[in-house]
Amino acid sequence: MPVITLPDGSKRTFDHSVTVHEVASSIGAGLARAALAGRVNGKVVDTSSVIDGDAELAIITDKDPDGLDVIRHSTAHLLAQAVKQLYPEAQVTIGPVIEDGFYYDFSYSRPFTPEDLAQIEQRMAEISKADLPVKRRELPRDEAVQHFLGMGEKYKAEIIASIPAGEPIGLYGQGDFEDLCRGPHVPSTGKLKAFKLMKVAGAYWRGDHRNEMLQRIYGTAWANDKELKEYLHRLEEAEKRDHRKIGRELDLFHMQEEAPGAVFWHPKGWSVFQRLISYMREVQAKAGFEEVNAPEIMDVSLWQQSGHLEKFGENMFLTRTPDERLYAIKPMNCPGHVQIFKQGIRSYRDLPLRFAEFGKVHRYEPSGALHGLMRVRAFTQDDAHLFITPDQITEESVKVTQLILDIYRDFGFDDVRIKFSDRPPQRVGADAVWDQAEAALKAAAVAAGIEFTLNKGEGAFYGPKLEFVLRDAIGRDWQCGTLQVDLNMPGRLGAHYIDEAGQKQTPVMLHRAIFGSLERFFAILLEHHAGRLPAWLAPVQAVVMGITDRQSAYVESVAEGLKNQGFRVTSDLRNEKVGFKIREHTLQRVPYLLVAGDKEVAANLVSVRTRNGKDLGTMQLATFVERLRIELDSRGRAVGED
RNA sequence: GCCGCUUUAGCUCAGCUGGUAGAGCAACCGCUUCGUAAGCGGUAGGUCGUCUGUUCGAAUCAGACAAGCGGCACCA
Repeated sequence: MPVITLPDGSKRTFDHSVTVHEVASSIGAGLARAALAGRVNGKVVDTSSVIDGDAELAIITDKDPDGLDVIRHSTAHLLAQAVKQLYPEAQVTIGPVIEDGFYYDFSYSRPFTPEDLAQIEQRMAEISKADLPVKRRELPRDEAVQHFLGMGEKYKAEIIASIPAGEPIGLYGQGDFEDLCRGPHVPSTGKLKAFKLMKVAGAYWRGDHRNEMLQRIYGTAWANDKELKEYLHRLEEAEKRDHRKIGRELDLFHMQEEAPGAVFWHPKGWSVFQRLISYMREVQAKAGFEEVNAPEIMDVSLWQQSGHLEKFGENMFLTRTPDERLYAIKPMNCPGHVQIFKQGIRSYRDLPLRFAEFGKVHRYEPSGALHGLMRVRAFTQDDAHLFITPDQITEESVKVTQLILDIYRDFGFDDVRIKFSDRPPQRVGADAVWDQAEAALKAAAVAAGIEFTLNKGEGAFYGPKLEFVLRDAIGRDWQCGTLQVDLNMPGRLGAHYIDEAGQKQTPVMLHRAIFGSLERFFAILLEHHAGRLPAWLAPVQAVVMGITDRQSAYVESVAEGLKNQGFRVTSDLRNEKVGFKIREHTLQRVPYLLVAGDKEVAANLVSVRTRNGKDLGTMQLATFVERLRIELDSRGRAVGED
């Protein structure tokens, strides 16, 4: 006699076991048709699933986020079915749901082509149209292994064989296709209507680069065509923000074949880059950091001692000089900072010592990893190392965390999360010190008062770490800052201080970076703002232009006046229509466009327009200056351009 | 590094099955003096990523290499 409680609290009593579908039908035919799955006592199940006791039940439709997952998962099966029909020798492996869609990995003698994809998609549409019922059955594990081996599906058999023996194996069938699956799935293929295959790619079997490479097909699937279209539109919008495109359009930087993974900064890009540095200099100096600078090329012996050569050697650039000495180009700044720490005898009274460096490092990243400014081989870190006593870990960690969050806010990133990684199985250092270090970082994360997640066992071998992830304007997450406790390197490189009792002690070292890589942070800023860098960072803050050349002298004097007050301003005296100039400088993302015609000249005014197309009207130059100054001083928080 | 794709003018791209290249925008030169996202006309610009091969002949076909793009792996 199951009593079914629905989400609105209402109860329905049945005198026999019922399926989710039957309950939905008893509520209404429309709901029964829309039902994709059910949530029984919090667990998502098929609509065919039988309920034989009292239960809470929600009918899942495509309005429900779980419903979308079911659709995506089922579309992955649809893809596999289409592929098996068109390419019977292809072997199926796995097909999980991912953000915005799904993928399915196949083992096949050749890669799929875009033409194949079109054909597969066509076949998927046909199978969907046929509205094949999706049916679940179970087999004992060993039988399931034999079943798939018999079909020649060795990957499936391998997956099933790795499932514990006692568990029954769920199989989902639709028409001529059957796949191992935990489920749940939509009741029939006709529910899958809005999908698109996106791309093909290689992927290693079980994610291990030593294994065979499979053919992965990515797809996206949505509740309806409208959502699918919106998604495709979002992708296009994201493409427009691509920092590589913006970098070229705004003449900020370029890269070329002879220097893979390294940046040629153009004047405008470098101006922004320098501004990031001077900003950071200012705020970190206030926070007690002292800037240092260490050599970029040092003898390999130092890197042997630090352990980098052994652990990181494959990623290091080496250089042999005519005198046959082998040097390494620094991939990290820490050993250099330890050398500075080691000069002279340090007292506990000197601590904490906070050394910061805008250190240019070189890392030989795998060729396939390079990506615009996001992943390069030569980049600048806003790196710092704090040499402290174990007692100071908590206080310093809290301070660094606050500093990081304050800085992100200045750049318009308010949505920040923290990832906390604690001790890995393989590590150095005594457990008592790990306890202390982990507690300190946790305290810092808690004090920050923002969401943090624990990555169990993901810490570095030398210490636990916090990683700061910021979310950009279109919802993408970027890991930038990091705060790591290092219980290894100071000792390894022979750093000491003398404690209150006159005893030699090894300091604890904190590594911290806020931008992380300036190149990467620059790219994130460009994408976050879609190229419209806040005025305090913009390479050009305003362009002054006339309508005809009668105003040229006035335009020049306005531009000069602004420049003399420290603003970054240019004038545009070209013989072009004002509409043309407006368009061009708007595309160049110049925050303010000042126009002067005969009327403005006569009244000693400027007409101000923003790059967002807003007309701020005509005003005295001093009024504009005041407004801009407030905007720059507040980094855009007190006054915005629109 | 692995799989696939791509590489033609500053940019975006066209160039069918081999007969030594074309457009739009940008640039340059004129004309136009015009009120808030493209005024008109003209000129110039490329050893088709590099190397090797096939061929009477290669941007086009083949191979190697390089870089880039999308994934995978990597990100100490």
